[in-house]
Amino acid sequence: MFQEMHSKGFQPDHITISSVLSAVGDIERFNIGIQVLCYVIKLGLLHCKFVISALIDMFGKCACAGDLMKAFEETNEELMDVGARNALLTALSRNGLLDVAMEVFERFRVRGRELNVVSWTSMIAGCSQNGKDIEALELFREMQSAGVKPNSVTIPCLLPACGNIAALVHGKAAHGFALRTGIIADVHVSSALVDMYAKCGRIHLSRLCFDRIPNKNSVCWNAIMGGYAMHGKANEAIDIFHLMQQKGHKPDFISFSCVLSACSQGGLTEQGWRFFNSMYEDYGIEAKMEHYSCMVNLLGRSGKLEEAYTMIKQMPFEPHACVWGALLSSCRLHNNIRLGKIAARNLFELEPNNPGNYILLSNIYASKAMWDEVDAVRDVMRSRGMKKNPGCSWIEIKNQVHMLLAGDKSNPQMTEIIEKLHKLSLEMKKAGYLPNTNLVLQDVDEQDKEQILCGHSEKLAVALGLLNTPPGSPLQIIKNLRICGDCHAVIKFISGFEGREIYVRDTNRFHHFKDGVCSCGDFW
DNA sequence: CTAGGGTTAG
Repeated sequence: MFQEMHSKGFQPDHITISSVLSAVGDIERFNIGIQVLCYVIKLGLLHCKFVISALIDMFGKCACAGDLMKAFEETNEELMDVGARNALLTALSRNGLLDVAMEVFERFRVRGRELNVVSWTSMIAGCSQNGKDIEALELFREMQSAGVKPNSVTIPCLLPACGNIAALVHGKAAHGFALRTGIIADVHVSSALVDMYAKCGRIHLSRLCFDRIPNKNSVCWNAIMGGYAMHGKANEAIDIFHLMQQKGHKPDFISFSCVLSACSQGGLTEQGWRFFNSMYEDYGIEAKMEHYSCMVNLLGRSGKLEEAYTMIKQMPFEPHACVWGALLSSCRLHNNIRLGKIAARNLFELEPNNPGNYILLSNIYASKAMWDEVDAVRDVMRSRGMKKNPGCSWIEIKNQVHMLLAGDKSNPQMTEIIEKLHKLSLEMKKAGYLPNTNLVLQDVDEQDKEQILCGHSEKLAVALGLLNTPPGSPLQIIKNLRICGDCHAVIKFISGFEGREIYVRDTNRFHHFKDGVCSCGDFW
């Protein structure tokens, strides 16, 4: 229509341009958008507020952030209102250009441009959605000291950041804010709280928040179910699933992801099959990729590797990497070379640059002392310039989140940390504990292995926590990789010996250590 | 007129 209008010689005005840009954004056809941009420049409409906002919006939706910045640079900043500035910030961080968004945001601040609660909230959302959780918390603090009051949208943007890094103190502060201001009544806020408490290891607080939501929607039910799954409480998750049905809420495909994940954490193979089958039979929901991942994970981890492989072969669509990844990690758990090789071959095609897959395969070989094969895998990694993701842990001590990297000695208290771990290891040996060096699957001698284990970031974080918190207080640690068997055994010991409750969240679940035992019952 | 909550794997 726009092209026809042009060919007939009609001049588009700013309203026409805005409408066209909005349409272009919705269908994500940025090449058309560029043509329209040329028009805008030719017609001298670049100074018009409507057109500027519409342009920003369009480029943001078309995932074309480079052109967006170009448009911004060509725009007279004076002509942008708060709305346009906010649209720009959102568009940048949505397109993976969070750093640029931060710079632009800073520029606006320095130049004294008006920024409102939406501006701050978009930046907080941008950070928490791009893995910059500490930065999100920092922005929230700056926002308040700048005198901008958070609202009912700010809190659900902030809470995922608290959950991601288990910043419980910050999460509780946000909860307090929600109670004081009454925004707790907003179901977005309360469901975000349910999720935050679960991710911070406080599943009972999560449940408390959940029970107090008067108008629960499916997001709330799914959040608590996912929380129980993450804590390995399969039966509680299943109870919630049934309760949800009793209360007349229909489970959706995410509810099934949660309950299947719960079954898989708890090793409930038969229950899992029943849910998987009833999904289509009783609810008409077609199984998606994530449901197949869960099932492969469920079967594989319980040792039914052939059954898991059969399931993959019978899937009605091409399996994604997550499905093969579930099989490969199960093969690592049960050290199955034949299926491990098949899974790895598929993964190398789908994700040629993911170091995790190579590490898993190499570890399967190492478990059988097949060092030549281990070397071959490591050579491929080296030749492609891949490095193992370094292990990393976070711990919150007195409102501050500390990050510890495996083998990184930069923490100012490193000497004390090493000393503490050394003392503990002597105590453990006295108690008859032997370091489980099998789990360091590299061809190194025993003493080196012991040193490598001491460097694991979760142990460093536990030691840092022991040193800096009062005796008897709980510790909370988040890890970016899965916890290894040795760290698991060591932390169990520490929880008993030091009389501490220790919460450790690894990539996919919680371990709650208390009195020398772990809530996972050593199945994970 | 721009900002928001729940899911799978490693």
